[in-house]
Amino acid sequence: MTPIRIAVVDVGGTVASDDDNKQRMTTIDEIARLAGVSPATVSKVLNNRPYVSDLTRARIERVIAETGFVPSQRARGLSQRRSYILGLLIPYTSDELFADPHLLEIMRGIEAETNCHEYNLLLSTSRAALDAVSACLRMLRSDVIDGAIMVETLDILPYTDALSTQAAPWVMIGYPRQGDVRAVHADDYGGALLATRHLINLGHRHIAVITSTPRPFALEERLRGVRDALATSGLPLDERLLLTGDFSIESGERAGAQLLALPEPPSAVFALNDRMALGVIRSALAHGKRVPEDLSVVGFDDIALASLLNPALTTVRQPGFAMGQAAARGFFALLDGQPFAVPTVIPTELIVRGTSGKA
Amino acid sequence: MTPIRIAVVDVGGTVASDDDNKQRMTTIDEIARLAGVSPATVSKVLNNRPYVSDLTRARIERVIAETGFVPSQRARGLSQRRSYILGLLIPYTSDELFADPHLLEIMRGIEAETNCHEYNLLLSTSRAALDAVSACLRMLRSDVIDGAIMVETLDILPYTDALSTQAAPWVMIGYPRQGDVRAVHADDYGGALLATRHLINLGHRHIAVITSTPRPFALEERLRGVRDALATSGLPLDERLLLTGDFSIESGERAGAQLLALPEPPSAVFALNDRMALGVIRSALAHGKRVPEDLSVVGFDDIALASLLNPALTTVRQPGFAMGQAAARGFFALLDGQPFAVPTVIPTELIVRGTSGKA
DNA sequence: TATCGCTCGGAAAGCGCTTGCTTAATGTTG
DNA sequence: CAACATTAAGCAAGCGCTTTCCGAGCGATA
Repeated sequence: MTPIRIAVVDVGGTVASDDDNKQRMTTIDEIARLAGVSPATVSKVLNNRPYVSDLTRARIERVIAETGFVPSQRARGLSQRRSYILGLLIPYTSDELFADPHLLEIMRGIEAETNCHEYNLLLSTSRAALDAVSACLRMLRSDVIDGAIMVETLDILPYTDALSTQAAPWVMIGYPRQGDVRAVHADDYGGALLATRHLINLGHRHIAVITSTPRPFALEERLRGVRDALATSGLPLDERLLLTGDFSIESGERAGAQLLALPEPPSAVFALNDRMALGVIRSALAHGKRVPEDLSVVGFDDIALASLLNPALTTVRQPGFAMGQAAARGFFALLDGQPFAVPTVIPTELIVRGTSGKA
Repeated sequence: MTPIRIAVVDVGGTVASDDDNKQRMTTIDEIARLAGVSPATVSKVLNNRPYVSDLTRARIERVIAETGFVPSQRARGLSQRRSYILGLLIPYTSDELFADPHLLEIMRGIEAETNCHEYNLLLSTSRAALDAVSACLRMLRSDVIDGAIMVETLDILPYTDALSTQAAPWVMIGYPRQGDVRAVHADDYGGALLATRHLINLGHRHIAVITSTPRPFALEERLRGVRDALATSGLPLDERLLLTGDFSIESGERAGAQLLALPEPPSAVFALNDRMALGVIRSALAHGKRVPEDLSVVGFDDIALASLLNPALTTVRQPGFAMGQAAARGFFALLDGQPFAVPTVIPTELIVRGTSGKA
């Protein structure tokens, strides 16, 4: 039964070879024919349903194995209303995503959990933040995915409503700023509290903070932690020592340079993410300052790089993997109609290394 | 026609609410009804086909906009035989993938290109390498994806045949060790040649090399480059200075320690990837050696971290982004029935920084 | 006026699976 | 032995789109 290759030459000049008719070689009907049963029975075998005799089942399974038949997910999805695909919505450009080790850790956690559930991960990034969310909405509506996990953005609020009207389950990684949104986030407040106290305990009184603008809610929480820790020690945050960056190393470098140029430079800097902390260290070194002797630096995230530097970075560990995993677990629970019973606040932890020292 | 919400309480105690019937709210038939036309006409509008009057088209478009209707990709895929999903097969565990900046760069390149083509990226990692490939085969057969890009592994050979029998296009990132496999890879040989010559020119005569085992073909090529460069200078590779790691920083550290314990330690080390090079540097520092004064170190890949260290790493830049992008471009060309006309060998480049110095 | 070529719109047959319902053949009970 | 339950298998109607084909309408051409 070797297929004969025929190249049909059209008058117009286009050539239609059998490359074009990408039809499935085997369908469930073909299997049914080969096994001498009806497609319905084959379907029962494929889905491990009862009411098929052992004999028939064995025969069908043999045919399936021999032909290497795999049922079409498209067709199956159409009648089962499931695609077995989980959408991962990252409302950043791919550049931003891949430059952010913390996001990648979250993604790793989700991917690991997805692997355990016979689900596939569809990655969706975007150019503009809003585009991504509406793209996700389109995906949900268009049945491409069975649900989504999305990373919180500043501009997500107008969309959470729309998302919530969808029947498909979805989970946010971030803060539930609204009603019944399922969300998982780190204990940003607690982490910042610990880090700030750490610096205070080391005798620092001039503590600079580098945040970002506009601030995602997580950074808002970290800043609140800083303020509370300082206030408890009677040290209000000096607003001149509150600078903003954009999460990148370069922005940390700029902020560092700015701080060192101050008439009364701080003795410690708490950068609200690790990459900016690295930038601060670079600028300090460039200005001939020693870390931590002349300047203590603390970061937030604990990216892999933090422990590789010399001296290694003191930072607040934010377990991205666990966050991603928890979000994915929650998602699958919702998908199975079960309650969203996962830890929604993931603890953070202060990791004291080499970049923080006595004032 | 408001649906009436009925909660049916089963004797068994389970509650079936209308949460369960996740049916689409809007279908093409609904739109057709609202616009007073047939579904066929709506389909023409959705697919931007001719033979619909401007008036009718406008009316249908208005209804679509008002209802926020998005056609079901499942159904569309079934009849169009397209899923608009590209499978990315990474035959590594997610741990390995996310620990490898070079792989992530490749992924970024693919993702960037995918975004330009209205395609979605389905990520597929695995536990065992072979599993991944057969999983990919299943995906192709099951119509989940329209084709795939996969990263070469050692064990891929037995599968390339199977993949090639599939009608769906696929592209490999790695070396085409066989017939008509479409592949994209870096100029590993040339890069290694340059790096080795660089060390020789600096006066090094005792050059150690850290490879991995088992060796992917790319590393085979790099090693060949090293051998040729050394041979040209009449310096055969001292096999005692050829160590193996597993790509990780830790393995580089172990290899470094081993080299430094040698009676005649090398004056330079060429690690065939950056992470192992970083490990060598760490172990050198731990042994009280200075880099590059006491030991020159050169890596391969040019991961982001390489330029951040102090001193920054001398390395061979392997443009992962460009490789991923080229592979994806080739893939889309094949998908459109066009020839695979992309550069298949991506040039590498020696980046001289601070970790290599005079012998 | 008869013929042609074109546009516009719809009927209906898929795409490849699942599933509710039906029927026939068993086994089980009083 | 009649009445019933249970198993085994199949028919056929979907799932929500696309697409081929067909016919109606209409102006242009002969």
